[in-house]
Amino acid sequence: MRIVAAMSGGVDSSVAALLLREQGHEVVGISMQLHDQTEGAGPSFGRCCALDDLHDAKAVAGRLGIPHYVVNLERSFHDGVIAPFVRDYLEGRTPVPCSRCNTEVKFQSLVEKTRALGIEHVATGHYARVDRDPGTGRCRLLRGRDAGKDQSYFLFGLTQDQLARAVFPVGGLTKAEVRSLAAAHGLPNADKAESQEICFVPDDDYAGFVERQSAPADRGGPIVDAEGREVGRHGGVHRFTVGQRRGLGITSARPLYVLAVRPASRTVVVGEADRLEAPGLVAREVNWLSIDPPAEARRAAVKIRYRAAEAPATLRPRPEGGVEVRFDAPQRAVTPGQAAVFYDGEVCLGGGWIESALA
RNA sequence: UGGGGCGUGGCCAAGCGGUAAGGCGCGGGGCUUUGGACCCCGUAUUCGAAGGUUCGAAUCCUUCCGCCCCAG
Repeated sequence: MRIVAAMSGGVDSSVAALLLREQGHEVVGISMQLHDQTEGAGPSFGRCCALDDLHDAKAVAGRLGIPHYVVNLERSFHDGVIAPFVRDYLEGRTPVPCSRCNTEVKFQSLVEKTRALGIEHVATGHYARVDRDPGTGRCRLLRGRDAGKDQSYFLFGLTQDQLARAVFPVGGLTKAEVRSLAAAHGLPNADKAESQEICFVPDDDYAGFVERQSAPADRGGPIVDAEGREVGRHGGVHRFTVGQRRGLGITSARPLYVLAVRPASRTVVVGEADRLEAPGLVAREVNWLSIDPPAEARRAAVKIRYRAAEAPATLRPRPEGGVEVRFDAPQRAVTPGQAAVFYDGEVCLGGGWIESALA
């Protein structure tokens, strides 16, 4: 089978390409040009498409003896990832750009591009697996076998069609196995560090990024406590996220956290840790990936952010759309804009975007 | 110059006779394909100054210095 291997220059996608090659597939390595990093002219480059990463990807492709191309998907990345990212922050939400990048860019635009080459399958280095429901024949998204690296959270938004075209060669491996494979095959990036920051905000100054990407404006507003008393001022709601502790600039006897962000009045609400607990949430744009949309309430384990422990909960479809999630035990810092992803054992059922926390 | 209150690390602040909590901030480390989240470690030999009482004081006494409030 002919398969496009999306190659970031990192170990995971490199080993993914390696495995496909060993399985006898015809592999075409493709790196995506996603964002022009030269704007800052600084010494640091992001992870998505920095020159050294491109170099690594090309080197690995050479090592594997597969062709390697670079496709420019800046337009798609801007419209599908960066613009929503900026909008989310300005509207008081905390976005998950990696999720949108998967659905909008990797499994949408990239597939459209490579279809011209007659290739329908796209492989990535994600730690996730796909199988078929023995009953319905439907594709299901499963967690990666390495529980510590499972990345199904970022893939909840894929369509059934996209999932059918997706190949995750390292999904059945552990990170350690991936690294040792890379080393055993002499891949030049075998010891490369894990990526971390948002790839298009290499200096980690995402607030500055949001400001540069949007029209100049007075964004300041009040910081108030739970009773509505003003306790300070801030420079823009995009600088805050629910659960945030640092950077408030307010002194108090006990730690203060951001409880809510209200963009309409540019208000940031702060309070003590116990006020962060929420019994549930409302999710919108819910995507049922591995099962048909349930008509009745059902149980699931819910992750409300990538590195959160999943919480047992009851899901109820709402007549007006979306899903209401009620946790068995209150969860800390339910944050609008983050994804709520539903699991049943190994199966990622789907998920949606958190609209609000239940009181 | 009548009355009252207060001076603890860069900031907020607990302690009120037993040998300096905590938070913010800062520094370092960890985790990590999202989020200034989360997790560790570090950060005052010293409590406005000087004396005194005491086995022992930031805590009691005296004086001085500096703030704040109410009254002239």
